[in-house]
Amino acid sequence: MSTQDRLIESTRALLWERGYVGTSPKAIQQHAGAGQGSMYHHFSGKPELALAAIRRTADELRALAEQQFSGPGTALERVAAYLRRERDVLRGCPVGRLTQDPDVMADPELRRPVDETFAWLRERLAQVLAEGVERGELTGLDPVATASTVMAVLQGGYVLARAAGSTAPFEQAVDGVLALLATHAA
Amino acid sequence: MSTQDRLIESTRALLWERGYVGTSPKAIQQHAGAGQGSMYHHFSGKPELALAAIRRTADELRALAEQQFSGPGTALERVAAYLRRERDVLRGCPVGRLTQDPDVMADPELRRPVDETFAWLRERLAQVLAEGVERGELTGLDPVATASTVMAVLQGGYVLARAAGSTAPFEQAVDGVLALLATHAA
DNA sequence: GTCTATAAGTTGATAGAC
DNA sequence: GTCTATCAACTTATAGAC
Repeated sequence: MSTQDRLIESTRALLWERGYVGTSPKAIQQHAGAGQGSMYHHFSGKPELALAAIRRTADELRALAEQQFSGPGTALERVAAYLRRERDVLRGCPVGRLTQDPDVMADPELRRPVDETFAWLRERLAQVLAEGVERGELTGLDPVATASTVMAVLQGGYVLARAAGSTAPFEQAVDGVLALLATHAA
Repeated sequence: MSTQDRLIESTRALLWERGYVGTSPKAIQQHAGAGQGSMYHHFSGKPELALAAIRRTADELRALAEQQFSGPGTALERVAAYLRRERDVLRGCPVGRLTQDPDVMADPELRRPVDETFAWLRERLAQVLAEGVERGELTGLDPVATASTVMAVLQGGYVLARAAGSTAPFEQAVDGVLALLATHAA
């Protein structure tokens, strides 16, 4: 892995763990095993490095989600696969985390990948649910509203788990929404 | 309002907006119109001030929620009242926000009010739902899992709204879960 | 490409005057 | 109680040698 790549990967890890405000260029350099001059040679500063890191994280998250959405099974089974995919629940969502970072949300460039990722997820989930309705697998639900609900359960589940220091509330929240959805399965 | 109170209120506002890591004693002093010596006279430092602020915010949140939980109407109506209560959605939840603050979660004292608030909310919501089941207003749902789901929709709704820079995804998520719950109303 | 030196500003806090 | 002075460490860079 190149120094440039190590810098991006280190920024990704620190952004996830400590957020943008809590991540200093010095910490990134130490984590990447790179000197100060090296970092400023490859990137103009903290914002450019963060942008590269955020884009990579967003791309990865979309690719992972698409695996579940385009996988086998009914719409409900694919939504369940998405929600129950193996996750590091206590670390939270690396993209959702950024919404709490005022300096990220204040910068249109840094903010865009976050906005776009969630918009794509909502549309893709709504598509999956609409397919389920179309095929008669699901009845009596609004795909668009339900897509937002499913995503909110995921993002909120992370919050509850971190507050409790336990994955239990996350799992309960997922079980709860899947039980509610099961009522609408044909 | 006393200087001590102004310092606590300023810390509450800044903690909500910028988080613990992003809030400096200097910023608190400026916001409160207090000098450095004054701040260190009333509080031993940033952690003690944050603890006072977090406790006050947590107490307020519980009191507000209890208004909806103990209000009039069926279980489902009270859950809907809670979810649809007037909120500053784009600012997010002042308690949920703290779960993304590594320095808060690493300190057992600062963390406790966050943990306790969410635990209390989950139990209280489960109670309301269990009452609904008991009274025959709701059928075929698990009060404990559903309580976690409802809270997750709320916390996740904030995340989606901030990502989108719009309250729309929050409202969709709430509408979606209430529609799912309505299926279980007698 | 990577290194060291330097710098202006901030952070979180202490000391002591008033 | 509140103020100013001071502090060591850190933040986010820039400059220039190698």
